[in-house]
Amino acid sequence: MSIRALDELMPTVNFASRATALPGTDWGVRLIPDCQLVYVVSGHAELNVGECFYEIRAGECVYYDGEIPHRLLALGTTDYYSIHFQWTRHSSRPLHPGHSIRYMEPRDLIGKPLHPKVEIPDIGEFTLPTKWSPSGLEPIFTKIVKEYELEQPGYGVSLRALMMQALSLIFRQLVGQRSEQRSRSRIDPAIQAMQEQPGKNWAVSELAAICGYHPIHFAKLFKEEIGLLPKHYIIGERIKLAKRALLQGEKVEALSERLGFTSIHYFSHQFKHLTGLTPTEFRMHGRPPES
DNA sequence: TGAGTACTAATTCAACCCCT
DNA sequence: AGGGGTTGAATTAGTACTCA
Repeated sequence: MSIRALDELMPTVNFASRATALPGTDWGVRLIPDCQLVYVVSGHAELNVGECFYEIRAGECVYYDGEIPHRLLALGTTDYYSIHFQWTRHSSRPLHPGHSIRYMEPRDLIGKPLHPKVEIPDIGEFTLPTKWSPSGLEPIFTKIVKEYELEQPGYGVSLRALMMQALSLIFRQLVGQRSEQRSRSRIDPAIQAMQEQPGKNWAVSELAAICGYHPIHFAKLFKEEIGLLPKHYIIGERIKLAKRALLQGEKVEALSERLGFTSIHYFSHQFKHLTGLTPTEFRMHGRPPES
């Protein structure tokens, strides 16, 4: 599944509803032309995505797309939100998926769900699971449904903004979950040491020693848990501090020294590599307009 | 988890630019 | 001319990969 950058997404809502399904209501087996989020407010449903099976209870949300056939079945009276959307489409005008849905046979339920990957700036890569328990999503879905039904002027753009808000909330919660897991992880002592002394020019071997691992093994663990190489993480953290200090007017030379860069040349080099701007350019762009 | 090897990216250095 | 900052090339350290 392709990786999308969160800040480059242009989601389009194709359909949104809140409805109540009676026991036995069956959607499928089918292939949809876009992606779908189903959030169960109350009741009980089950979902097959290819060969995989999920039970969905109140407060749970599922995601699937048109890559793999699925089947959704309400087991009890089920109150739910359904949002059809596309991750990125130039036009924000909804394109009702109904006409392009392909119905299939139960024997076509093969394959496994493909999980979309989203790159969150400065944080890393995140995979959207098929099922999870979100919080705070319902009010946004309510607004999406209302906006979709009223079709007031500019509703496509409003839907896009609300969908972006929903996706940001979903990924923000995934980020939170990951940091909770990380706080109990095997590389936690190294992360803590770097946060305590961000200005220190940490060597990978030093960080590995803190955690009691061989440097190569440590680098591998680090990449698995954080999604970045230790060196990249260290530089990224120092550049974050540098941005703040530059906007406060600190001189580039003093800053590079304080943050443990071996030279102003290297600092400038790294800063431009990560931000696309030289430190001086960044300071100029970040400064509020003079009045 | 460690060692060896090939490759990549980080770091350094020197030359350069821009502004005062 | 000198200070502050940027850029490109060469050198060195770190990483990925594979195997034990």
